Amino acid sequence: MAKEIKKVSDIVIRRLPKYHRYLSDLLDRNVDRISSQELSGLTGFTASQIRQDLNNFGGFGQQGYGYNVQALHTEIAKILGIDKTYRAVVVGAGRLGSVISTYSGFKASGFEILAMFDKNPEKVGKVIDGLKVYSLDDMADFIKKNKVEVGIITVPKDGSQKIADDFVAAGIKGIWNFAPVDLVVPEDVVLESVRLNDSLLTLSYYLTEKK
Amino acid sequence: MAKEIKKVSDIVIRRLPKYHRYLSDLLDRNVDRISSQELSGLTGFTASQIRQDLNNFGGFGQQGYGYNVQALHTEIAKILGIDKTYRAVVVGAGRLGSVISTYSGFKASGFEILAMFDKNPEKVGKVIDGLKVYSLDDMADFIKKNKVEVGIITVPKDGSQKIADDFVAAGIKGIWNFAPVDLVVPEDVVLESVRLNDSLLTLSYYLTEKK
DNA sequence: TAGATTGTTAATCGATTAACAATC
DNA sequence: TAGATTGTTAATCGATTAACAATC
Repeated sequence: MAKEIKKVSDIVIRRLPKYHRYLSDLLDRNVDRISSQELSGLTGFTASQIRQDLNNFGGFGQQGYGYNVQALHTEIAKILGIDKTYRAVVVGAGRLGSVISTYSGFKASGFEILAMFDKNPEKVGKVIDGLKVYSLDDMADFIKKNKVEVGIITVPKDGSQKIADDFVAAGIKGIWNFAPVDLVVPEDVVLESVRLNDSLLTLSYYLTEKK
Repeated sequence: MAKEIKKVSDIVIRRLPKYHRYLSDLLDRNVDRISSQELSGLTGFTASQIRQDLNNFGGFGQQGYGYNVQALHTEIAKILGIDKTYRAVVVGAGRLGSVISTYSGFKASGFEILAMFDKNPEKVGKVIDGLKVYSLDDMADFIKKNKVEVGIITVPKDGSQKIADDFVAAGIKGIWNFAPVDLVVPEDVVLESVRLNDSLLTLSYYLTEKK
């Protein structure tokens, strides 16, 4: 019981997508069993770490055999909630909004994008990448009416906190943020930020260090 | 001496962009000094951690005073190599390539994009977002002739390792990768990957967990 | 000088690795 | 059954936090 209560650390969670990705590859190659040792060779994590990671969620393996690829893939998909569907909207009908809207991995991960929103009146009413662009004024209503759970922010940093506030007020459950800002949201709202600029500066650091 | 030799851990490096960002904000607001305590309030890192982090690179503060914002900002910029200029090319003249090409933070971080490359003959020869699109066949020559140091991969996963290999063969020093693949590159080539899909799955996990 | 806050050492915490009994 | 490999406990390592002497 006590075991179930202990929250799995974020660092473990962020390794799960990698497991899932390699398991998908193995499935494609019709491999049906894999040991933690072999998975270590693929992922670069140690076999010990892999077993520790997986055992946070249950005993998916079998002594003397390893892990069944199909079963483990399904389990991890379930843990990651890939089997669930989430309705999402994108704010910012710019280039980044386009990338997100047309991103095929989205549907594969169980996300469905319903609409885009933009403050630019020239874009409002148009259809971009198969999605209708609405005015920001209509966003709250749309979110409530369509039970949208996820909001995606692709606007520049200055407008982003306001959008996040609007999302929260409208009842959104999670935000995928691309603006280079540390958004403030209530504890019960999930915030996941992609920090492109931080990644670029990290690249810059290592390039400079090696010089 | 021995101190200079110890490599700063990656986890520390990845906090530097956040420091830099908040210091930029403080500069904009004409704040001229800040204590580790105050910086803790902004960044969410502990004051102790901030002092530890900064002392990896030198004693930038002053007892009884704190840190001079301007000076610290400059120091961190230098550590991150923001003052250096790197020449880059983008492979993949698609939507993601467009995002990168028009990304203003790029120039601000010292990166200069010289050209785009694409395998699609319909795109080759065109100018997209102010950048000429060349054939992949001409890439190696272009990189050598223009001393390009950074290659940016925005193609789908299947072509990505080949591009990385071509980059490496042409003498590129660092790769910013957006393909959902763990690219293999020699030790002396810097690889920084943006894993959009991993981020999305992490969001999915926490959404599902909270349900 | 007195007060403030750093730089740095020591203590703690958490994550990774090692080891091995359990068991398929 | 014997061999293989997990699940799990214990040991190690590294990162974070606490504490405080140094000093501006």
